[in-house]
Amino acid sequence: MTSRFEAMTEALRRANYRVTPQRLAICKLLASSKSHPSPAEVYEHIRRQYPTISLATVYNTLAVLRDLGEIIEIPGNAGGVRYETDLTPHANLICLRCGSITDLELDVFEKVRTEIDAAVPFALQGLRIDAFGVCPRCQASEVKIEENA
Amino acid sequence: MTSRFEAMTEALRRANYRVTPQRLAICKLLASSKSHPSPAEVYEHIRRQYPTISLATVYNTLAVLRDLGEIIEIPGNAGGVRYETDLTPHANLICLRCGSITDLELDVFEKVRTEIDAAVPFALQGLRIDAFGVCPRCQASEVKIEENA
DNA sequence: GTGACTGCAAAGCTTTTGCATTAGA
DNA sequence: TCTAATGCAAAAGCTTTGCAGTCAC
Repeated sequence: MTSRFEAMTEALRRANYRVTPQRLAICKLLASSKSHPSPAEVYEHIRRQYPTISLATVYNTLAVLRDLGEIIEIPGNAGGVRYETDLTPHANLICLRCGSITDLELDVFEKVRTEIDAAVPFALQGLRIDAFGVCPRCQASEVKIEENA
Repeated sequence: MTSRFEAMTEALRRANYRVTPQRLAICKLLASSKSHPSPAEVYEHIRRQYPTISLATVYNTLAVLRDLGEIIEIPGNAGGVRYETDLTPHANLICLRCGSITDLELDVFEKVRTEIDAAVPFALQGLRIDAFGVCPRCQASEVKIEENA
């Protein structure tokens, strides 16, 4: 099984995109990322190695990788775009109190995929299940916000 | 069963938000909307009836309704936020090319809910399934990237 | 060598904020 | 009355664009 990094760079080559040092650095970062980085975060991180890299280059590369299906755009509403770099099926448990995001593997992904495929001719590239609620930690300290009404 | 419009206005009242004419107009629009309107679209539409309404008011009201759980914010592509006004369980088929969003009912929602409940003590309040890919229309006009190889 | 990529800066969007005025409860 | 909500305008963010120089192929 090829690594995420190899898959990304191979995808670039296969589509005749130029494999520049900046792009390699971005691929490496994305491949090892366990969170959902924003363009700004990618920029800040790559800057350590390439101090002159520009945001335009970051946006360009992220768009290319997105078009190639190597990462998935998850527009965070007002704050800007974020990228899903982990393409293995999982749900995000998003806490409405503290904003934490916890990954959770589910068994139903194949079922969801199958249902969608059966319903429409949609070229499915990524699937995202978001569960909104209150995480265990916050449930403990959550007592009454509702009661003040 | 109460109408969407009534549910929205009732939610406003119950939470002690003021029920202004502008908010009523926005609720009415959202309740009857079958698409996924953006703030700008809501603004343009409401302006016909209230020519002096401001974008700030639209954003404010949409945020309130979102906080009340009456509408859901969904990823629009780079253009900005869109709102889901249909709260019945369904997946969003989001086209990565044109940004179109198509609703699709699924049978697996209960299963997903059950799996999450079984896995972690997470106080689940909402569930969203987003499918990212390329819609049929865009698949047709999609030619370039692959053929340059 | 050639054309895609980079970096820089400015422009273009969407969304938020500050504040005086208005009006819902 | 009392304060949240409105409308206006300016500010703040995020993303895109134009262009000259550079570098992958």
